[in-house]
Amino acid sequence: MGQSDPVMTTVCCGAQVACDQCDARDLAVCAVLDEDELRRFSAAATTARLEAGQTLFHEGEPADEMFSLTEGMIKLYKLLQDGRRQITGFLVAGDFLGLAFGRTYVYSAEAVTPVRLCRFRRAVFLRLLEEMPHLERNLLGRASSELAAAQEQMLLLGRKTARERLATFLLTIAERQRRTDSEPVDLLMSRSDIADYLGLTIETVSRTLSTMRRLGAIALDGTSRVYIPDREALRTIAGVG
Amino acid sequence: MGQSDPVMTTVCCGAQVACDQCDARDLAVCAVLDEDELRRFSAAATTARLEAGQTLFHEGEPADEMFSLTEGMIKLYKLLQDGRRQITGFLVAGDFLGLAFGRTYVYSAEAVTPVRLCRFRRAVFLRLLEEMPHLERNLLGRASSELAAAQEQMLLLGRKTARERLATFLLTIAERQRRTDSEPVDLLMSRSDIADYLGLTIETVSRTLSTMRRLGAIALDGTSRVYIPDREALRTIAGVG
DNA sequence: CGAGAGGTTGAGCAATCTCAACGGGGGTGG
DNA sequence: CCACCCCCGTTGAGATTGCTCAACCTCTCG
Repeated sequence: MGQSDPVMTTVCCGAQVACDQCDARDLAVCAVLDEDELRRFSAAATTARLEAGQTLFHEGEPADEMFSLTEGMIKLYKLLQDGRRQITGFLVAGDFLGLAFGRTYVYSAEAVTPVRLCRFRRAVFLRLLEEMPHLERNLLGRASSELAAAQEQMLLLGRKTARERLATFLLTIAERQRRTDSEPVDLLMSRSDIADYLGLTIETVSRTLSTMRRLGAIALDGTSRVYIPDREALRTIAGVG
Repeated sequence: MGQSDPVMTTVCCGAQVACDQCDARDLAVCAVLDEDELRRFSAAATTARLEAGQTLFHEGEPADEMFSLTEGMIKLYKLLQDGRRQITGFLVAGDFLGLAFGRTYVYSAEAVTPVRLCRFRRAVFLRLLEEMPHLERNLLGRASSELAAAQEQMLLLGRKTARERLATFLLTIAERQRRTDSEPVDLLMSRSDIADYLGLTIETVSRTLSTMRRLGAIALDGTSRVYIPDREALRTIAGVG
């Protein structure tokens, strides 16, 4: 607990937590900080866990805290009053969330799988940000990437067919998991989540996956494991240049 | 030209350019910098103009420069190979664009109206950013807002009906122009641009606007001027809480 | 073994798209 | 100065993608 662990094991996780909460992506965050900064950064965080399905925060709530995901997957979404839902992203270990510069969260966040995260009081985090320009630069880079991803998703939602959406989605997941062509991809999220991410219904997602399976573009093992025999072929379907 | 103008007149525009290039939104950028910083910032910029329809840069080109829009409107868009287009945003005076942390632009930018902008070499701007933490914080705030707007747009594209999309769009424009309920809104962009922004066809945009006019939700003066007699009513149509 | 949740498949439907015709305004050339 | 053309926007009719509603299946958990 109080003993002086090597810095890397305490990063992003709070000093009292073991190193199994940090993975390779965490290191990317921490590479921009020196030892002393890492220590202060860690000291500012507490940790939290969520079971799958539990909500971290709701859109509209006061944005008092921000989080760094260290394990598992979280989905972000927005709702219309009648319950229609749009999932705006799936976060994995190493991602930040809740950094609202306004007063309230602009989306809801819910655990897809069991999740561990680091929790920062908003004011504390903003102070750290001022003290550590490298961290701020890193966050700006992250925001910039997220924005690019959001624009890619707008293209998908506004202009792609159901088949193109699914192909794009599978390729994105495959690249994120850094698997080779022969290794399968794990979806982790439900059909309902996929549908709400791609702007479709669960029936259309199901049907489209079945069609792609029949065409040989993918193979399914259970509902969650997907083999992509030929990524280039899928890329063609996805409508990517 | 070389004379020492008051600082505010030179901001974001390059020292050699008159103050009519700056509007209230520019001041928001500059409020975070002190006099000396403003001077250096201005000195780093050159200016450019574009006619309506001219392209500033294309997606995929090396991102060597970044820009600050001082007058007019620019649209950002992405294309699929077969020509389907998604407009991801309309920028107005005070907005930044082209700040890519990757090597290439991730979208194309084209003038909607005649446009003036300040141009920064990428490397120069990044250096300024390092020297001026306030500027970096400001950019992070902007990126954060843009991200929130992008997520709102994903909700629109993924889950809203044509009528809801148009209502949302008109309200957003109205709020951006800060007009009262009785003042009309100027669209500036073509039906084709609106369609590609909302993930619809021009025919659907046209039909939906006509229907809304028949219902009394809006009134049209020409193709570009829109009166919104009751924003609250439009907000109900838009499906906003 | 029954119940419930999540997923698949089918049939019909509806919102939106496609294709096509038409109209008005502005610029241009005779 | 006027006729023409072209671009943009509107409207109509039919086609189509994806949605809705419903049945059924499978797996898990009590």
